Amino acid sequence: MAKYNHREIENKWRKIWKENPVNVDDGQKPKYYCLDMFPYPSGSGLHVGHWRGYVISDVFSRYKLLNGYYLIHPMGWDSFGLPAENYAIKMGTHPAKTTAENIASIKTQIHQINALYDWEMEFSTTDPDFYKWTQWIFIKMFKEGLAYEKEMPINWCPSCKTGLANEEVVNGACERCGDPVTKKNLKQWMLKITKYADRLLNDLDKLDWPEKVKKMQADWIGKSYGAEVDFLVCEREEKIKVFTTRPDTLYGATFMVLAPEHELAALLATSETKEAVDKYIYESSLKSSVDRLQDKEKTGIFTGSYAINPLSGEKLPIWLADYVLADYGTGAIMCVPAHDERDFEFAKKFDLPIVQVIAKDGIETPDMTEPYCEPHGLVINSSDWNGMESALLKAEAPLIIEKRGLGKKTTNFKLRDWVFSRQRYWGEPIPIVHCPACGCVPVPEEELPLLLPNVESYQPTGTGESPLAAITAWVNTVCPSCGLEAKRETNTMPQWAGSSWYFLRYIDNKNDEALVDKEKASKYLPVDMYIGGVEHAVLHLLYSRFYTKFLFDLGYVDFEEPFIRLFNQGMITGKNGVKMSKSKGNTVSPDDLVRDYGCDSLRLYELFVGPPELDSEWDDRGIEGVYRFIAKFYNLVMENKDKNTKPTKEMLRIRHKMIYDITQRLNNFSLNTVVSGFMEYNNKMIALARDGGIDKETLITGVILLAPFAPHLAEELFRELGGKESVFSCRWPDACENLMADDEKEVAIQLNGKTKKVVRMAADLSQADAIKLAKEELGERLIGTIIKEIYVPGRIVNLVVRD
RNA sequence: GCCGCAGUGGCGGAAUUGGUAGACGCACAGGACUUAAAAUCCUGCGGGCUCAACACCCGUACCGGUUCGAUUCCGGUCUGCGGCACCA
Repeated sequence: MAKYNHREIENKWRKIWKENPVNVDDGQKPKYYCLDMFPYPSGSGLHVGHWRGYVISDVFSRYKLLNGYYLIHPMGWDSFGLPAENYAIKMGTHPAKTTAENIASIKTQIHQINALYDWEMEFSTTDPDFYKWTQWIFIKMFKEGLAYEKEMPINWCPSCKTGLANEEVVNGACERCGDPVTKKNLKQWMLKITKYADRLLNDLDKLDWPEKVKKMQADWIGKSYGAEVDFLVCEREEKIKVFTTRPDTLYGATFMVLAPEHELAALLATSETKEAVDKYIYESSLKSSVDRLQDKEKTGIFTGSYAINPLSGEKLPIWLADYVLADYGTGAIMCVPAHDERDFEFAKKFDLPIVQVIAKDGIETPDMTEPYCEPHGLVINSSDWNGMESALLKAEAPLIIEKRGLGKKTTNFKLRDWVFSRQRYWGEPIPIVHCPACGCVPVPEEELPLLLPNVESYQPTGTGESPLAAITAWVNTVCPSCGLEAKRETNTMPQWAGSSWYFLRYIDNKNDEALVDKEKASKYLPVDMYIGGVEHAVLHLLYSRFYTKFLFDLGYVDFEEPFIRLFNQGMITGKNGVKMSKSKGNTVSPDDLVRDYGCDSLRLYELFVGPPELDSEWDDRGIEGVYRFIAKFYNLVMENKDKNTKPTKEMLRIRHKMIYDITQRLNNFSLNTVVSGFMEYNNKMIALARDGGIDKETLITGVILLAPFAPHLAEELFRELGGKESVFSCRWPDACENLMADDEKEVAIQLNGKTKKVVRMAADLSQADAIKLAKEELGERLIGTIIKEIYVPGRIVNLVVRD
């Protein structure tokens, strides 16, 4: 009999499927759009970690196919980005060339997985046909006032020599290279993502996403409720607005602090303090955000001016301190040292008064040695507010303040507008012309795409100008509006620009007239299942949601959320949980494993290593186990396919239980236990075959269930079992609960909750009979008086005994 | 500091709503087949006690609680990982 030969079987079906695709749109079937986060075509190729996500999505896709769906399962390339550009700087090779080569080699590797990708849908974000529409969206945003230019201090990565979005700064360092981020004053294109803050927050409820990711986005958006309160400056015209989430503590405000960048900061200095104040403002302007974060000790300086507490009328000294952030709230705060940790620390250091206004458990603390920050307790020292509950007052105070004309009820977000320009070469040119007469004028839509020109030097200038600025022939143009001489914008878009909407394009990737045909969009979109790593929780996934909402508002798509369901696969790591990377030399290439064990074995093993949502350490040795399973199953089918064994009750039971277990585990995304389940049922079937044979229908069922996981093997065996068409034209089998049920069950007999014996008994045995049986089984071991008898049919009998 | 997740054999990991802890696999050990090896098949495999078996005892990070019964629920502690980090 033929031995399992993975190479022969896999090559055979690879070829046949290519000629006879198994996933076709007949116009009748419902669609299912299952998408992988598209890869950046890096030069180091794929390792076994990359396989995991692709295998998970393909398994799920093929499962949907067997459930009667037409699958949309595309693949493309996120190919703008720094590595290709840095390589160009070093070697002088054009990034387009490097990118094309990398795509070709990664594609070869991806083909090894033999996932159901529809390569007709493929594109790269660097294709002019594609980035035409990336630019087009930018122009739409510009026209809607959502893209605007602003000069401000932005995050600057000195190593990448470009500005960064807030989302790209991780613990004060560049998300990409890890170098500390500094501030730089630059004129930048910004996207007004903050306009969508509320919707981005509220619509999280609609999504079938991991709670963790939703929470990360909610925290990033960071909505807080409170009041904006006006404080008048003594003997001057100015008002200082502050935002507070604790207006209930307003009577406890004993001083104020402004960020050094606040517009009034320098003005509030008196002739005596001016010199010191200017010095402080200058010094803090030199500090990087990292320095500012790392300063343990708070610094600050008194301006010499005072403000009036609008409720108590007390005079409050106004200070400057860099622990107050210029770009959150109003850049100024009222300080309640008794009930805020930072204010407390500051007050202690500079010897400012501390007034308690909330008494924990209603008891006033004589000398506060630490602040009390919980909004629960009795309001004290607060005139007409005395005696109220803090939590209630916290909710009501904004309205009271608003009624008295001292401020207004308001909310605040941590989310900032998106810094959208990059001072680098390898990105989409921002399609704007700067005209001395008309200002910023968008490139006319019919002139798109605005092609990225070739440059001589890819080297970023580091001065805040893009390498494009050096190409005068490209930069110098005429204003599309008035025809006067004008200059092109030379910054490019960030890498996130293309990935923020690419999922819309797959289904209509050759459309020249529109970003996506409206009819097709409403038929095939949005994405039903999105699979990728958790590292994009706030970057790509937040940007994509923003873009989709924007396109919805303009009527180009009819849904507001791009990804209905999200699954984050865990990372595959090397030994001891170390991330796989070329530099650490711990990557494992799938190529050798495919050669030695086959694609099907590697697919199964990728799932078997551990729960798909958790990180797993890779250990090559384990693949032997799944290979053995495949070979054994192959032998089982080949030996029994022609025997015409009549199904027994036991065979039916195993068949239906197998359907039930595999389906349920698959639906729960418990893919590692699906594989162990196959092994278990395979062992059972082998035992059955030995004890008199196994029926063909049970074997066919096993083959269909295995098809999403080991498609080549399943197809081969399905044909061997007499299948005329592809196994993927079958329907996923249904489990019949009646046939699954076992007449007899193994029941544990316990004495005081401890198992003493395991006995087979009828599943529907009555309580009285079960107890009687248990007593007989225990025999002499049963000493003392039975005070309680517990019987869970099919599971346990427990006799509780006391001496 | 705050929030979230996790901790089970030598290893990866299983255990519907609390109901036989350690499925499945790896590694290891013994055996069969073979001149031999590989492959394959069979057996064993948490710890203690025991020559051995039965029995018994301990055991899901640690301490305590609820329960007839806890890996699962509750309270506290420790450790590891992830997110946020002066957001007023």
